[in-house]
Amino acid sequence: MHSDIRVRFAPSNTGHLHIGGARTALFNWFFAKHHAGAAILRIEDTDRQRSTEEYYDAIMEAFDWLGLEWDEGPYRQSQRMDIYKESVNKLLSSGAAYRCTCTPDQVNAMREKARADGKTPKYDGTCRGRYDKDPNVPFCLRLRTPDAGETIVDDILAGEVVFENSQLDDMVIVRTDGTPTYNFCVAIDDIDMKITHVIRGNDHLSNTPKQVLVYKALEEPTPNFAHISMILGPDKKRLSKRHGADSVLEYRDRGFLPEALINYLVRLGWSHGDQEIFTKKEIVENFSLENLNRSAAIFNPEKLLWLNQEYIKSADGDFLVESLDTGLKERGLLPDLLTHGTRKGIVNELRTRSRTISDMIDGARFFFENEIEFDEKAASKFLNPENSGLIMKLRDELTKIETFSTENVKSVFHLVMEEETIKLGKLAQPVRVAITGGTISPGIFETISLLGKDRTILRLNTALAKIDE
RNA sequence: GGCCCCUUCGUCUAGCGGUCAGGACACCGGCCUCUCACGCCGGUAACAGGGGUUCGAGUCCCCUAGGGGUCACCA
Repeated sequence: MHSDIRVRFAPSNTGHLHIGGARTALFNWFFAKHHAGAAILRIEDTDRQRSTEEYYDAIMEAFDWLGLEWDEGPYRQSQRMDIYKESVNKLLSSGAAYRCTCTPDQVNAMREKARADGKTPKYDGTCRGRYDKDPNVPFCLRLRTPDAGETIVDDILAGEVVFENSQLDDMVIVRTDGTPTYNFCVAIDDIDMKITHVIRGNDHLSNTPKQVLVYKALEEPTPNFAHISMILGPDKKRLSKRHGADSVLEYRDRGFLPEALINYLVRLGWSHGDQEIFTKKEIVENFSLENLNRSAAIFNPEKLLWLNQEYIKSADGDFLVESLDTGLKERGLLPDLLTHGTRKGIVNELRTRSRTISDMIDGARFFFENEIEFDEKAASKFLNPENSGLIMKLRDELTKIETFSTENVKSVFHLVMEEETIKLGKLAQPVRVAITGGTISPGIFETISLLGKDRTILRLNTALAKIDE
């Protein structure tokens, strides 16, 4: 099973892989996998000022975490200069490209004048017909754009999008410093890599006719285009650092599971009936560009949180224990204070109470702290002389238990409740505060049996002492 | 501003000429209950507006409005 379909995801390493880029990468990846084609990663690092190795590494780390493996690449544009040069020579000899000695200032002046005259601001083609160029004057290379006619982009999602050539500029394909520009490299790379489907953000649609012109000038067939909708922030503005264009790695650090992020991101714009939760396999099986929504989607953190919890609820226990362990260590706590089995019990209690892994670790802290911190409000409400008799009685009864199981702990509670003729709530809350420091925790029997006999007794005594203060 | 794209509950979406316009998140009730959750049951809530086409329009066409994108020797 293998097809000729080839797609690429082409981020620039001028920043982290943010969720918008990740979503585009995912659509490419799933499209390739669905068709048993090839998914290619290409780093667009021709911006020498802003591209960094740190970002390059961070992007690779993000894909590693997401579990996306690429069939080819990462290719680096910075290492492909020979390929661009070859195409430049072709265009130069065919006359499709020409030398331009106009300075940026001159070009800006042209644009401003055109704008003032109410026309499309563009380069006026001054250097198109000049062949008497002084080789000592610095120059850039421009691509000759037809003055009339139209360039049509046949988009899988948007249909045929028509651009008037008169709207298009003679774009620079090689800068004065000799480096090729983005819109040029993209086309050359996509040709060279035999890309069959260019799936990318809607923000590139307006750039596409420029690239199509490069294909035409080189007499190469154009690939299929699919310009997908973008993700907007809660204010309907383009996602930016201000509102949630966070890097993928930040979601990892905040305790999200990669499967949940992937599921959420893919469902933003793509759907399969009423289904909300998908395994990677299910997405691969069902993914198609036709089911992509054409309108922009607003990023909803609440739903991501819900999905994340769904994944935590059904996550493998050992995986959660592992996550717990690393989280505890990061916070300077020792997981080994409790056995692996006990920790597994803890995560099983916490999984229905945690929207993120970070929540889970916060909820587990008190099990591992030698001195718990008391929530003042809770302490003053429940740790008072009125309750000390109850706590003492419970402590004495717990001390008698040999097998500290949930069932046995429960029996002790019921014994005390009967003797004192009180409801469980009356007893559970003070005890909860005594052993956890607060009013929120898993069930009290489970919590106590998981905490263990010695530590429970110790904490009850500590609480008793606190009451006496 | 020119050009391009988009428009179903607050949000993500189903719908592909005839539906009581469905699901999910969030929200609001209720049940469960030792706290917090989970779970279960129920509820509020949408076809941007206006013209056509059609026996019939959320679905097709046009206009308006709104939102977004793009106009570099950045990517």
